[in-house]
Amino acid sequence: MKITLKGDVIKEFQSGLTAYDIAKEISGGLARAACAARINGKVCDLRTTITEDCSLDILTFDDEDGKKAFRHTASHILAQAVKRLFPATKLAIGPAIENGFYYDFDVEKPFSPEDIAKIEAEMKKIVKEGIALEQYELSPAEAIEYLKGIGEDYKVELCEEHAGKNEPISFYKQGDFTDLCAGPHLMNTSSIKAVKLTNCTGAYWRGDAKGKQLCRVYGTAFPKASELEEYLKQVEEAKSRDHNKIGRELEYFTTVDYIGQGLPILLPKGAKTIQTLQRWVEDEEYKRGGLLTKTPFMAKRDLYKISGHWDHYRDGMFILGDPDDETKECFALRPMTCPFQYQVFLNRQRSYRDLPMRLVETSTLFRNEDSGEMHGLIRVRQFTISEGHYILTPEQLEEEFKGCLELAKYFLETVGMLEDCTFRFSQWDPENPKNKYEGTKEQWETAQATMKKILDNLGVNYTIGIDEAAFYGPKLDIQYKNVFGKEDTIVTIQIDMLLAEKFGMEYVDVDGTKKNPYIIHRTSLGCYERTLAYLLEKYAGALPLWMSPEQVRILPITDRAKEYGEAISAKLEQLGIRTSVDNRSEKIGWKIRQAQLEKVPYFFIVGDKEVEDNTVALRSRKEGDLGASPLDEVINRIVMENATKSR
RNA sequence: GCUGAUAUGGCUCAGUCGGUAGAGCACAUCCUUGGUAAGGAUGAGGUCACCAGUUCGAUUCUGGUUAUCAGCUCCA
Repeated sequence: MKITLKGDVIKEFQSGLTAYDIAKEISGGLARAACAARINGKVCDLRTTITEDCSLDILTFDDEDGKKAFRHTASHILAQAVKRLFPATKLAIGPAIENGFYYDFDVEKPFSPEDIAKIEAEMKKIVKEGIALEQYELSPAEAIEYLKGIGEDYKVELCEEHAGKNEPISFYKQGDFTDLCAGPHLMNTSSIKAVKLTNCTGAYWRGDAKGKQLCRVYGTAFPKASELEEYLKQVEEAKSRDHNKIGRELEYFTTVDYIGQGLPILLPKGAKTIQTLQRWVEDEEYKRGGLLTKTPFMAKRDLYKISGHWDHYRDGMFILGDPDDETKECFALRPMTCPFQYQVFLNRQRSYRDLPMRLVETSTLFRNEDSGEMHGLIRVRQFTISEGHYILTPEQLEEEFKGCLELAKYFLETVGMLEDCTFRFSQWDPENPKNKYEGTKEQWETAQATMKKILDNLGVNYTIGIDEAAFYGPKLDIQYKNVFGKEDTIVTIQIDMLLAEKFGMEYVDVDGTKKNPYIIHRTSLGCYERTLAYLLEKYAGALPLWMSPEQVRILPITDRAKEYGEAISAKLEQLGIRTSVDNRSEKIGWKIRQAQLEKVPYFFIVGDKEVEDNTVALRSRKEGDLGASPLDEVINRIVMENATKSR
């Protein structure tokens, strides 16, 4: 048979060989590195027998799918080690994930750090034992009987779901351990040279919070110890940029236990940076036709009943009063701005001539998140977003959506975050429409088809998120990852064809008939707290000049230069540069050290020479000592850099 | 909300096998006026997160609460 290998090389092999055999014939080195195979584009086990012409890629650890097989095998080794040490454990699932793998176990008591150390040692033993993996199949009935016999209840459940398809069920066996598994897997446990268990936490069976909570062990594995070390070093480096650490150290924010969870205090530096961003966003939105509104932070429950929030979002709201006592007034802090901003449109009779009406507001919202959800500035209970609701005729939808996306991209690009963003088209779940979604199937299909058309026309490279939509419509979510790899939404643009009708929002069209407008719900730079958090992480606390809370610090060497320093400071402030003077009687080296550690972008060092020559010795946090230059030249440089928002 | 871990001066951390605590940095005062990442001296600062329980006695042991961290679930 003719096999097309990498680089379109066609080679003749005898029929009936496995992918592994072929790898071995190509080279012993390739066979040793092989993790899985791709046959005619489909990822397969190395054990797959090939009988006819096909294309074949031998996948190593360097291929994403090879890496997956490698780490999936590591997860089986983890399960095997656990079964050896804790035989009563029941197995749930154990997939490979980005950067590693995990396995979920049902155990009496969650594993202690000592247990984890023992399990890791046992895993290393299993690797050393060099156990060959074997794959075999059973009929669904046989598989279920076998799994019931060994008491693996979770595997039985998984198997029963597959039984309907009447396909054989695949198992992998390595010595004393057998697991229900579709594969693919490595040939032998000995390839997992470097393995480390990294975390042990709780996780729900099938992700259902009402279901049983299992014990999840996370780990990672590499073919070489040096690669593992390199990876662990990278993780440490990333954690050193954690905004929750440096944001507190650099005094951007703090929390106070008797104020409560998710209610951070923005310290002067954090508040200044957010103010800078906010003014910039508000000005830019105004330039692009935004109409600024200012609406109340709370409303009677009646408003939320119209919007649907009372039914869909009640647990997420801070309610003032007894929500169930209809005889008394009951208020709730707003979790969204939508129903408030709609009142602007509803203020009087509207015509198509009023549209598009681009309502924007720097809007503070309150959401009663579950207590375990809060995280630094990324997930909080009170936050302020660059909120907007664009009220439109159907014809305006595409153009305005495009405008929203362009604006968001412009903001994200300018602050430097766009390159790390991903786009998610968040759709409803047609399988489960009664769960949380308003509207009919037809309305959803229309909204999603329209959005798909717009996204495709704009060439947006997106992934699809099922069951991620808002209750009133589909979303384009712009996602960002924090230093721990956890993804959250930074910006969202949503199409809403439902709420206008609920609120009785109508405009008189050209032909004199009344119509419900479409609405785009959107943010432009998202939530300021969250954005600040990501910026601190991205820049490791050294924010670009234009958004730094303190842009220039003047460091007089002696008291004789104090007056000169103060004069420069006044001049810079006049030019809109945030400046301070360090007049303490400390040595210059000490003042420089402190300014450097506080990540002030520029410091001016001024002594007798500078006073004499009307110069400053400029030092940048990035480039160090830049030498003395005429004062005006240096000021000009800083003013320019600030104005161009360079990074 | 769930699983696990943590909580000692502003910060980072020692410590007490139960007898009310210590360092470095920061802070204050004084000396030093020093040229590109730590000058010196002195001093102040803690009911050891909070509330109970056990005990002659709890910062230390037990329980609860609150907050912080990682993960799950949820979400901007």
